[in-house]
Amino acid sequence: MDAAQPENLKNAGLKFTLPRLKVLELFQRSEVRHLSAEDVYKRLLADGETVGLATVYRVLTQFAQAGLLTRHNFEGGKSVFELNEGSHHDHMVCLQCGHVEEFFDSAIEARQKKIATELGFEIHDHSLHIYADCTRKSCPNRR
Amino acid sequence: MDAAQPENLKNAGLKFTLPRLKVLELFQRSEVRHLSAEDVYKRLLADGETVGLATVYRVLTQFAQAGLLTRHNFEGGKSVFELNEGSHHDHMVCLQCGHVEEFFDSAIEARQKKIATELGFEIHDHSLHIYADCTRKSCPNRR
DNA sequence: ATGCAAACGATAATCATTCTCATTTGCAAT
DNA sequence: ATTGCAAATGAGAATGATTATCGTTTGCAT
Ligand SMILES: [Zn+2]
Ligand SMILES: [Zn+2]
Ligand SMILES: [Zn+2]
Ligand SMILES: [Zn+2]
Repeated sequence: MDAAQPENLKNAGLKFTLPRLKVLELFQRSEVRHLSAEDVYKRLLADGETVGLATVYRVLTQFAQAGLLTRHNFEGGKSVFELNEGSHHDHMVCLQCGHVEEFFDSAIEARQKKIATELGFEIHDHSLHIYADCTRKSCPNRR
Repeated sequence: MDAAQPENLKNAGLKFTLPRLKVLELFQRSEVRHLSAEDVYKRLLADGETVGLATVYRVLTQFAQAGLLTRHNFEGGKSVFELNEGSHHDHMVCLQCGHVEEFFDSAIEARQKKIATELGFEIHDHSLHIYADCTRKSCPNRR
């Protein structure tokens, strides 16, 4: 069943439009989970779609607010987005090739809650990014 | 003993210049640990110093590379810097007032190393930012 | 005191992102 | 199917942070 139906958008409180559909479809079929606005824009153009860059930025922001996507700010100054499939995870990013590995550790999550409570904070959100060198064959990891 | 001496810069492999001295001094006497380039620039101007904004950016980047400062990228799109006093810590940032609380948790640090090893990565660096609401009297925390 | 590479300051340029506004479109009521 | 209108779009201008350029100044070794 193709998930990029008008219902997805309606359920998120957004009305159906072509640009929104195209962006959602792109994330659903992309092999690379984490895409920047520029990535999305270029891929849509490459697919022969005609969207404006401003629209891509708008749609990504709306999707993130609606909970369809999650926004991340890795090092490098640009935001990346990924499909929100309900389960929180953190990220390990290869500094050599940009490869992103996702992980979840309940011990870390629990410690964060405990620390926030002790300091008198109420957690809204957190980001844990580990920057490292990966060992994939395709990685230009010279060392 | 005043730490902002030529030795500090020389030891870091940087030669002594007035702008560098002024920036280093500023961090050493600032009550607020985390400052952006704009913060530093404005404070120096307010002190009657004449530095260029470009120089502030250059010096901050050099200091971070030399290990005198640490750079952080909190949400909000601008980098902040703090004196590197040798001990790593992570940050909890209040979304209401911007107050930053520092913390260190060896359990979290240990889990990160373990996870990286399991995934075949070699950690260079990491950032853990917890975004929350604080409970300080001075915080405009309406809820 | 001299010489020169390094650093500086002013400003232009760049990059990601947001804003503006005239035009188009989804969609609900005819 | 037609109409009406608010919402959405696209092209391009504007913004904000950061970096690059370049002529001038300066730290520092000779
Ligand atoms: Zn890699
Ligand atoms: Zn992810
Ligand atoms: Zn606060
Ligand atoms: Zn800190």
